[in-house]
Amino acid sequence: MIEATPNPVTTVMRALADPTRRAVFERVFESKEISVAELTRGSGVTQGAISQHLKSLKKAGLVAERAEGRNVYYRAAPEGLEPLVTWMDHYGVFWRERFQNLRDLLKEIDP
Amino acid sequence: MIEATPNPVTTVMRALADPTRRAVFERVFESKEISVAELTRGSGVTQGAISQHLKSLKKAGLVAERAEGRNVYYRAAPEGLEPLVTWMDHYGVFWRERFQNLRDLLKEIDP
DNA sequence: CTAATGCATTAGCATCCGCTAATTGAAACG
DNA sequence: CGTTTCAATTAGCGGATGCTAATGCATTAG
Repeated sequence: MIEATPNPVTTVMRALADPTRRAVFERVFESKEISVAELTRGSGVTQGAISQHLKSLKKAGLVAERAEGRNVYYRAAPEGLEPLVTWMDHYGVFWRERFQNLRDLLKEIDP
Repeated sequence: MIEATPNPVTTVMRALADPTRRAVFERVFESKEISVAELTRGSGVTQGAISQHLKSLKKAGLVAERAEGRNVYYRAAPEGLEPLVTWMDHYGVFWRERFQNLRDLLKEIDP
C-alpha cells in the first residue's frame, strides 16, 4: 500500500538520510544565504545533482529560495525540522536530555 | 566517495526513514517487549520482512533483543536516537523547547 | 518421535535513488 | 548582437532497497 502523500516525518527523514543532501542542508544552514553555484563548489557532485537535492529539501520544507537575477539564493528553514522534533518528543527522547541538562545545571548550582 | 562505515546519523535516519520500519520501531517502543510473531501480526508484511527491519533497527542501535525458547523478544533502545538528538541540537532546534521545559521543571522544584 | 511453531536468512524481483551528461531558458557581460 | 554564466529539468544508468517466497534451524507440542 502506497501513501499518496507521505507522512511529513517520512519526508523529512528521507530528505536528511542521504549524506550528500544532508551536507547540502548543513552548508545552507551555516551560510545565511548561498547560491547554487557556490553550493556546488565543494560538494563533489554536479550542479544538476545539487539542484535535485535542493528540490527534495524544499519539498520537505527544510530550505527556502530567493531568486535574484540569474542567481537563486537558498536559506535554511529549520522550522521544517519540527516534524522530527515532534516525533522524537512523542517518543520521550527529550526527557532524558532535559534531565541530564537539569542535573548538570543543579550540579553547577549546588555541587 | 563511499564511506565504509556510514555516519551514525545516516544510519539512524535511514533506519527510521522507511514508514514500515519506523512503525515497527514504534510498536516495539510501545510494548515493553514484543515477539517477532506478534510484531508481524498487524504489520501487513511477512515475518521475513519484519526480521529484516529488526535487523536494520538493531544495527542502528534502536532496538535490542532477548531470546527465550523459540521466541525472540525485542525492546526499544531509545538511546539509539542520540545521534539524531545531537545532530539536531547542533543545529539549534531544541534550545527553545529545552529551556521552556527546564523552566517549568525548576518552577516545580522551587516555585 | 513427528508435527508444528518461531525466527533468521537467502535468492530473486520490482521499484526507487542518486548521479551524470546533456538540454533548455533566463539573465548578465563583451 | 553573441557569449558566458546560473539554475532547473530530463533521460538513462548502476546500485541500493523493501518485499515475497522459500528454506533451514531450533524449540515446543501432541
